[in-house]
Amino acid sequence: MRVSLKDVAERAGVSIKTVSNVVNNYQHITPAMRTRVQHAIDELGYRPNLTARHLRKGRTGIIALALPELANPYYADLADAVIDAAAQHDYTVLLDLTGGRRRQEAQVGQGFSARVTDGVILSPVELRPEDLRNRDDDAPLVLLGERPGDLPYDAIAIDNVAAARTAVRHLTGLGRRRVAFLGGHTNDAAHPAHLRVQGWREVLATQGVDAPDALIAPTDGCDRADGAEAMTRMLDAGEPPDAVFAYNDLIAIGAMRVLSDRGMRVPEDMAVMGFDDIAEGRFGAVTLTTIAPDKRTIARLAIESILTRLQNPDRTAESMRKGELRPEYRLLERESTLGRG
Amino acid sequence: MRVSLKDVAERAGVSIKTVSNVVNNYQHITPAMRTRVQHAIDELGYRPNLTARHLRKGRTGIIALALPELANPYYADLADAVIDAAAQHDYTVLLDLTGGRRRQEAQVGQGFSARVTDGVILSPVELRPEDLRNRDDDAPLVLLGERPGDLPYDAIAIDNVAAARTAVRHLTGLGRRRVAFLGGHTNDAAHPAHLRVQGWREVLATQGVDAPDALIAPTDGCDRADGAEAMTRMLDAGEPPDAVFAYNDLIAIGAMRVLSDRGMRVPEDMAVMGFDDIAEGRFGAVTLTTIAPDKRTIARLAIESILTRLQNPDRTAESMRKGELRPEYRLLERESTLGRG
DNA sequence: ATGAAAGCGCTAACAA
DNA sequence: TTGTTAGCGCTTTCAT
Repeated sequence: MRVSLKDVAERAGVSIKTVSNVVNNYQHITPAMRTRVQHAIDELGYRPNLTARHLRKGRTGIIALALPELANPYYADLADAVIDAAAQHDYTVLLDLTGGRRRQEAQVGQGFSARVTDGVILSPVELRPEDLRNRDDDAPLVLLGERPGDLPYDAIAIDNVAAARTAVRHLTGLGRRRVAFLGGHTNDAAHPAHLRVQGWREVLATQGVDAPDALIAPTDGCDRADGAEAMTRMLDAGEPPDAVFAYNDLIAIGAMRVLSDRGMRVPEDMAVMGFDDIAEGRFGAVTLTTIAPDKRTIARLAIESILTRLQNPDRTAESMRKGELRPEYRLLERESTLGRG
Repeated sequence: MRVSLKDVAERAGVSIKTVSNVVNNYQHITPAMRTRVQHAIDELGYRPNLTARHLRKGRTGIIALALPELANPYYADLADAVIDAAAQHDYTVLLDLTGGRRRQEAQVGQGFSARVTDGVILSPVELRPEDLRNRDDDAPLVLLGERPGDLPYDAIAIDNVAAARTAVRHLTGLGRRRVAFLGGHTNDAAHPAHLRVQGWREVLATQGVDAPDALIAPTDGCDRADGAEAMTRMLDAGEPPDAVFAYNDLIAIGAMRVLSDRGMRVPEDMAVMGFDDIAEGRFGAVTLTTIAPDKRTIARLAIESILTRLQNPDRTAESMRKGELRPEYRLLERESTLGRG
């Protein structure tokens, strides 16, 4: 049977309170008393019941992290970083996988797992603003990625438009004139792909380079297979591009596989850029140039946002809203865009 | 402020119990009463406090999953599968990252997060039997991977020796005579690498092929960089192998990068096999032949083991121990070992 | 410095 | 069918 504070108290011949004091390392306990109680604790093998403690304190020490999937290493990295950042504040992380499905995301956003977690970090894909409207506001919510609509929650995302501009400028700087955009639900205005397409368009417009829709190959998913499929489609359409800016690294990797199958050289025949900086891009036959969002900062900001709100429960969410938090990103130049090709 | 059962009860002018009944969908409630209570619930925006429920029921609905890291896609896949399997039984998963460090693993094994979780799934790397000796036995523990020593816990792992034999036989079947083993802490008898080396040794012995220690390149870690480093070391040592069996896919991928750098063709000059079947192996310039453990079954068995123990709290752990559970594995033949080379 | 007692929000006996 | 009551194990005033 489980041993509780009461058991220890009886054993040590003291009150519950005293045992609690020892367990929680309070001041003002005589050393003699401390050792006596500690003795009883050890003998009985007492371990505090965290659930009870949580009930009493109103905090659980758990933060929910809802990600679309772990199959994309970007999210795995993010999870890693969040767990790390949470641990720094003695928090553990409950991981929820939404599959990028709106229903699931809405559930998490509404606080499905509420009351077990002190806060929720949600990385939405299909979530819509109205899904968060009448949210039970108890546990702070932070969005990872673009905020869908103007909602009173912190959203942590790099500047996708600017990052895309950086990427495309890098490509045109190589002398490439037909820069394609590969992947992403490019017609969904809320999806990051849309913002990256925007950056892509802006740079090409500035430089007087054509940016016809034929140079965009949207995809359903964002996986390697989707990239391969999109690349194939684009090559078969005739008038192939001389550079590809992929929505993310996985798509870029899928595309590169197709290029290699067709005997096209990267970067000579086709420069390729990705987005996310997953480790896989650093070890392929051709290493992948990419935009690297600062994942650790993203994670840190998310945790901090939640803890700040937790510490100021009196102030309304609106009043402390920082709004969009913009972590840094860097362009990492690798073989897939090397030299002038 | 939070609204509790009591608040709803007052509002509806009924007892707490009745509200509880409605919330829990009990039988024997008049429809009239049900709607009346439901009304109050909706008006007040009541949501049950799960912590309190857990305290009362002695169950939290949370299972801890402790993995070394998420950077290795094998573990990411595993996490994915476990979260899925848990969800099927209305359980959520608390994810703990141990970094493969013994101290951390021991903490988890001892039930560090105990009392918040109903059970613990631990994938140990450096854990030693004594770390689990005087375990607080409250929450069931399942080991993912080989069991370190003969402990009274279920351990779920494929037959690593047999799988390695399958792999090496595939390689020798290609006519390769110098089959190297790459990676893993091969001198730690408890580490899976040791078992795979054993399988490797057995096959080579049977076939009268040399298996000198020079054909083993141990590594510290199990990452792509470790694979690259090990491959380099082996090539530089002279008398290069004509086939490589890597401890895992990441090491194989690192090795292939080095081979490509040196102008060696895979599989013509060097056949390469991995282990784990991570998605990355299906999209490289040369797709990777590998051993694919049945991850979904591993996950399912882990969850089932915990639930079974939870449902029979009276029976001792020892009496219901299934011991080693052995999920299936398959050899997936891809380009890296194609034809006879 | 230590003890007594109330109560966090819920469920489960038992009563009515 | 619904209400009353007693805890689950802990922290926290308030006494002492």
